[in-house]
Formats: sequence, structure tokens, C-alpha cells
Amino acid sequence: MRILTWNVNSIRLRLEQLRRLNALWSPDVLCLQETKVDDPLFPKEALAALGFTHQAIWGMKSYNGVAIAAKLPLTDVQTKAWCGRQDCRHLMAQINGIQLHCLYVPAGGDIPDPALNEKFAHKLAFLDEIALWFAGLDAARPMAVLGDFNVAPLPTDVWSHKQMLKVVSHTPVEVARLDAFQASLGWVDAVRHFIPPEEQLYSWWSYRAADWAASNRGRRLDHIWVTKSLLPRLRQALVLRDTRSWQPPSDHVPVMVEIA
DNA sequence: ATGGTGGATGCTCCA
Repeated sequence: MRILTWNVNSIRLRLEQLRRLNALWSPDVLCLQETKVDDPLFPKEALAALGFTHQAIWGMKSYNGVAIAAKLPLTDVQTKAWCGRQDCRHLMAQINGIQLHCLYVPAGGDIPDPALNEKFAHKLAFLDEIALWFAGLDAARPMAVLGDFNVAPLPTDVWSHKQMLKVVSHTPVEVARLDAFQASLGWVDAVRHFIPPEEQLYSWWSYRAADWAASNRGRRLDHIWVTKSLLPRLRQALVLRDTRSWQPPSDHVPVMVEIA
């Protein structure tokens, strides 16, 4: 089973790319973030035409929005609201015996100080809340949490560790929060399981570069973590970098794992 | 130190 996560930055603008992605890689499950559409306007038929007939969606107008679309039945669909906000960032569903968590962590604004920046405070509180909640789940259960975590934890997850230390997404305080979240249930980073942590690896490149590939100032913000019980069944992990050039591009690229 | 782009919306916010 191939499970793919992608921050699409508007699903309605990315339908042709999802078609192309499906033709090339045949994912069985799509976990999408930043769909940016209210549920009644979600393109259900377009995804169903690609074979993703089972859909769980939680969207809102203009901002955020998560969706799980699958070629296999989804059960036990639930949404989770964190920090007292119904802001469409966490959607869960059971598929093929695996519980999937599609997650969109707040970006956190520009100033990496919770006292000066309410968005950064929200991001830290969000990571604290989900870590506490996941710590209460059964770690023996086959689960995956995947999505745009908006944190690049490793020095090799950013183009310049030194220059990024004071930039939101790579500050030590965020990385510590993400590490605590990962420790909450002993999550295994399925992508770094295959691609060594010594290797530079990105899943996002800013729109604000004349040539994203030439400057290559990327960050690895999108992640797939699995519980230890799934580790023996992991077959491969891929970051579909080329899609960053597909027109019109999202600023994120899809990340995919295969589970036997 | 600065501004650079893109998406949805509607005279601005968010990434």
C-alpha cells in the first residue's frame, strides 16, 4: 500500500497534477493539506474519477483544510480540534488495519518568539497538545502520522543549519517540541529510515526564488512517521522532488511510503 | 536590512 502526503496549497488548482501523480506513482491513499476549500465545494468527483472513491474531508474557506482520499475503504473517520480552534488541521481514518493521521501543523508566522508572535505561540501550543494526546494512545497499534509538520528537525533538513537557527521552522524550541511529539509514541521517521540523516533532503521550496532548483534553499517540512510495529513492513520512501516544477506548482512536494 | 511569490478573497490575510 502506497501512502502519500502532500500540502497542495489549494486542491482545486492541483487536480491535473494529482492525475499526473496518480498515473506515475499509483498511490493508494492521499493525505492532503491546505486544501483551502469548504466541504461542499471539495472536488469529490474529480478524485473519484482517479480511483479515490473513499474520501474523508475536513475543510474551510480560504485557509488550512485536510483530506484523506483512498482507493480502499476508510473507516472510523474522526476530526480533532486543537488549541480550542475548529481550524481543520487533523483528520484521522482507519485503512487496511492502519490508523492514519493527516496533520497540518500551524506555520507559526515570522517572529520566533511566543511572547511577540501569537502565531508562534499557537504553533508551540499545538505541538504540545498533540504530543500529550498521542502519548495516551496504544503504541503497539499500527499507525502513521503524516503531513506538513512545518518543522525541519535535522541540520540536513535545511539548506543552511546555521542560517536557519533563528528562522521559524528550524529554531531549537520548535525542534525540541517536534522531538517530544516524536517521542510521545516512539514514532519512527519512515523517510529517514531509508534516506540517511547525513543526506540533505527537502520537501518545500519557497515561491520567492527566481529559480527554486538553482538556489535550492529548501526545507524538509513534510513528514511520514509510523509506529514501530509497522517498521518491518516498510518497503520504501520517496520524496517526489520533480513535481516542484510541474505547472502550476505547490511550494511543497509529495512524500510517499510503501507499506507491505 | 530588504524584498522577493503565490492562493483565496474581496479593498487583506496567510504561507
